[in-house]
This record gives sequence, C-alpha cells and structure tokens, in this order.
Amino acid sequence: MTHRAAPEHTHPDKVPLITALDALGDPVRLQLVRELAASREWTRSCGSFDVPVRKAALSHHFSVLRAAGLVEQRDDGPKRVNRLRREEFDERFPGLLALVLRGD
Amino acid sequence: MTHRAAPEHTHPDKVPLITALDALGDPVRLQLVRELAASREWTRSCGSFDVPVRKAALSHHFSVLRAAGLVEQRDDGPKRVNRLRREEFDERFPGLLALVLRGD
DNA sequence: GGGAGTGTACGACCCGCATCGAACAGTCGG
DNA sequence: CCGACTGTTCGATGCGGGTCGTACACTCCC
Repeated sequence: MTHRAAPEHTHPDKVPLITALDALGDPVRLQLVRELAASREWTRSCGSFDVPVRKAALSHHFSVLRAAGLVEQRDDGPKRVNRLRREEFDERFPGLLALVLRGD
Repeated sequence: MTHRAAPEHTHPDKVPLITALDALGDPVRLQLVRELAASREWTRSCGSFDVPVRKAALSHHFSVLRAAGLVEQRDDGPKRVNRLRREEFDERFPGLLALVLRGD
C-alpha cells in the first residue's frame, strides 16, 4: 500500500472571483499557468517549470493554483504531472484565461 | 492660485496585466470598482463609498486603482469625483471588467 | 478671515505571504 | 534493498502591503 495522498482540488465552480484574481496576481503563478498552457496535458511535472523559486515555494504555488481551480494534478510514478483546467475554468470565468494567455 | 496637484493617472494601455489583476485582487478595491460601476460618472466622491477603511487607506486604494488604469479622478470643489474607465480598460483587457461586475 | 469638509502625505505598526533549508514520504530503477 | 529522484511539510525569516492616526493642503461657505 502506502499510496500517496491525492492532492486536494477545488472545482472552478466553487472558486470565488477574488480567489482567482489573487491566484493569477502573482508573477510566479502567472508564469506557471502560461507555461502550462503551452504544453500538452499531463506532460509537465512540477519541477519542470522555469521559475526562479525552490521546490518548497513551488509546491506552495501549485497548492494555490489547485485551490483556485486552475490546475489539476495526477500522480505519475514519482512525479506529479499537471493539467490546466481550460474548459472548466473558462466556463466559470469566461475570458479570464484567454486574457492571461494573450501574452502582453 | 494654489491649484491642487492633479492626481497622477495611468492609461490602461500602459498597464501590465499583472498590475490589473493585483489591483482587482483586493476586497476593498473590488468593492470600490463595483460600487463605482453602479453609479453615474463623476458623481461619486472618494469618501462616499461603503468600505470598512479610514480615509488614509482609502486614498491609497484609489492611488492603486488610478495606477491600474481603472479609475479616473477629477477635482470638483473640495471633493474629488471618480469615473470608472470602462471603455479604455475594456479595450485593454477585454472581458475583465465584465467579469468583475458580473457579481457572483 | 475663519471654520467645516475633503483628500493627501508621512511615519508607524502589523499581519500575511513568499521564500528558504531541512527533514520526511513515496516511487522507481539498478 | 538501497540510492536517486520528486514533491510535501514544517518551522523560521524577511519583506511588502494594508491599515491607522496625525498633520497638512486645498476648497467652499458663512
């Protein structure tokens, strides 16, 4: 046994607007979302992102992104791979994700 | 003479996305924007908003909103009246304001 | 001119958050 | 079974942002 505890997710439907704005209002998390959006689903492990923070902080940021309904995670061997919740999040906050990914 | 110094404004065009998200990611400022959106332009003075902070903090929040290109201010006698920059801001960040004003 | 009203500037305080290092848990491959 | 790798958790730290009180500037009206 000894399964790893599944990460706690929050569906975008239950996310207050201010939580979403707050989650996206951080440079590191914004970068994570953008980089994740540019990758195929379930291909990026947490440590594979180009952000200037150590893994402890990184783990924290992913926790915030999960709580904001932006990211879904799944265990894949020793790694934890990620997926951007495009459709669900966009249905809850139409256009917000598009705005974030619109570069500039 | 002794004109009052005109408040410093930033046009939405020059506002980075993260600045806008950060400005809207605060409960007090979110309330200010919403309340302002529900009023006719140039009718609300800074002190006329129903927020649980004193005027020093209030002044700070309006400074942030100006810097984010969300609010325009004009001196009207002893008061300083406000206007939500709907069109300009929406052109810069399409849909974001709508999202904020969509209540829920 | 004086007083009331409005908003800004300044300094101080404080709480929260982002960060880190280290220790731990789980997984896989040799 | 042991070591390398990945990510979480914990406690500690530092700093930035939100808040306040006070003092100040400006405007209007009496």
